[in-house]
Amino acid sequence: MNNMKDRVTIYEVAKASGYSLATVSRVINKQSNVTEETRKKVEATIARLGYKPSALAQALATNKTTNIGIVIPSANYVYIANMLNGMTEVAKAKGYVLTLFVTNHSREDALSVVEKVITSHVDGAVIFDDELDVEDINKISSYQVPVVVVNNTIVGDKVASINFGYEHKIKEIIKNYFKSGDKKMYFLHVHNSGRLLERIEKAFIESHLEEKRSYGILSCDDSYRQTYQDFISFFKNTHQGYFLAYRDSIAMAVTNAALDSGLSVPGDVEVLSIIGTKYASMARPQLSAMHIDMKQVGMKAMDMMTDLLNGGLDEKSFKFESNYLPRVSTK
Amino acid sequence: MNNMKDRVTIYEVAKASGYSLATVSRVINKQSNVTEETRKKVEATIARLGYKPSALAQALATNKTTNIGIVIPSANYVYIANMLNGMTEVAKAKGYVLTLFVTNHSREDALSVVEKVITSHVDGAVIFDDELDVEDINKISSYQVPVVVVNNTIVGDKVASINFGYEHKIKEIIKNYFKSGDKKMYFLHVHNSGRLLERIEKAFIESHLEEKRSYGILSCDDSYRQTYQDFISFFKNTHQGYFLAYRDSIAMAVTNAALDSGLSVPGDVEVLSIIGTKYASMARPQLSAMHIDMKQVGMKAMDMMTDLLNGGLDEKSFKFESNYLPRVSTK
DNA sequence: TTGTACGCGTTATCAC
DNA sequence: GTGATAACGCGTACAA
Repeated sequence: MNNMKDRVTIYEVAKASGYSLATVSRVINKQSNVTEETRKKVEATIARLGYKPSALAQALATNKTTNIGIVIPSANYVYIANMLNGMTEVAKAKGYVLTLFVTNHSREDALSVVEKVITSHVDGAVIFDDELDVEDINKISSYQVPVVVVNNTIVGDKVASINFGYEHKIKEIIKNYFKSGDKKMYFLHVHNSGRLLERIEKAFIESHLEEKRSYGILSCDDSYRQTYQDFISFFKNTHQGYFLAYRDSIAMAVTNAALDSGLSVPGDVEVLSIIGTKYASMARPQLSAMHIDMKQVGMKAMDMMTDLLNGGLDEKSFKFESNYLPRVSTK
Repeated sequence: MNNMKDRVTIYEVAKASGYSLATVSRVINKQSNVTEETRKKVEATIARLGYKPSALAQALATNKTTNIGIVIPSANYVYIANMLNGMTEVAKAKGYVLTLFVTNHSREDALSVVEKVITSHVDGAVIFDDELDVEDINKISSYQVPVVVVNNTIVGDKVASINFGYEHKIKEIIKNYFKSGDKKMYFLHVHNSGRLLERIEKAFIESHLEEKRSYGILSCDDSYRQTYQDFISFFKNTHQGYFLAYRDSIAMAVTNAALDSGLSVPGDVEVLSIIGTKYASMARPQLSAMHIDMKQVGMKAMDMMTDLLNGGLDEKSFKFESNYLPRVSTK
């Protein structure tokens, strides 16, 4: 393989093989109207010159990048990594490549991400980021970019959505707890962690209001370490409670802080992880959790995306119901 | 925002504003040689028409996509997600976007990934995937794509590398353990999990050979659940040992299996996680672990990448030394 | 300061 | 079956 020479173009292949651009292009795209002999020859010079087509030029000519944009707040959460995993799997199977756009929970970045998604000319965009609102989605969509939105219910001509069934299930869990449970329930409110958590918090509050029970809302940080420290302090004065935590790591911060404060789980302190991952069952004590298989979500999202691109998506809305997996951290 | 109309091009902006392509192009690229007045006018019609430049056409014209390819075996590991997080952060700051190429530990996929990285015309590629060997890297590099390789030592004109210092440290840990430790050491061998683990395994073996100690190599699966089951069986016959595990989840499989088998940690069973993440300190008992901050690695990799792109990378090789963080799972 | 014309690497529509 | 040639949307010398 020769170093330090410019990339060879289709034009050079044409000249070197003695055929025209058109013919070379035909063999590249495996079209039929070309003699077996010329095909062989052209392929030979392609190999000899080490020619690789430019996806850029192809995309410009065909108006198709085989590229799908993924909008997420961060790649750093386990459940998002799981989803990413599912998406890359079916994307690869269907010949697409994924481009990452991360907003980092910032509205400012979200704005620039919207711009970039449009300018980058991706064939479609999968959005799992509450920082983008309906208007942002519509804006992207208005630029002929098909969209699949995760954790949202908006649909349209070229926009489909996947949403999560949490509220109903969580109300069920809470009201069931009222029957035999003896502890006050606390909801761990994490600032700016999205509409899903907001909806769940609302369901939490409603459940208590409906049964005229008192409850607590605890503001906490989105990091394990800080939340752990906060609960070490918290447990100095309060010695029991049932805590609903957003993610496994937040839930583990509570159980660990409880244990390290000499409290028992689930005797004194009960904890439920709302977005459970495999770590919920790996933690000790094992975390009771709600669960949606995010890899499946990612796969479904990409399936919907490719269907959208092929013009054949009938069900533009799909719902994943959460499971309740009672384990050790609750009674 | 109008729906269902074709994307407006620079040509239409030119016509609508009464200026030429060139002028419009200049205001888009914020060049100086344009009157404030015409700038205003052009920007007005750009806004009015909702024009967005095509990154594709720009890339074709300038020979610069602002796009960096990331090659990884999977997005599903925590330490890779951490690295991704670091990379997206500096990429965004420097105006780049990341596109993902995943090999899924398959040589076949690795081959097609090499092709795709080349054809996709990314400005550069960061590779953290042992499925790609030196020849693959050289091939990519020969197509004028600057490369930063993580977990490798190869360097070249346009290829830099980041490598990890594990072997020395692990030998130190092992030999130190020989002084007071009383258990036989086992290395958990995971099939096809890369050269880093292979090197560490080699260091493990060498340490024992040098001191004429016996050791064990245990083949295990790369999943928590399977490894947990395997160790439940294992601990029926064997009741103690010092286990070196690749990742936190594998290490947790061992500690959990030990505990659930009635063994004590670290009394009967000691465990060291080689690639520790934050989960090592969240697990109970807390895992002793080796640690490299993968977010920092990702940031450094992107820094090196952008330096490479700007032609000014002096240090083409960088080494991250691992830390040893003794916690509860070892004495 | 502004406009003209060409190039970037392909695909696709024609002819032949 | 094969070959000119015009798009695709933009950047940029060069000229005006």
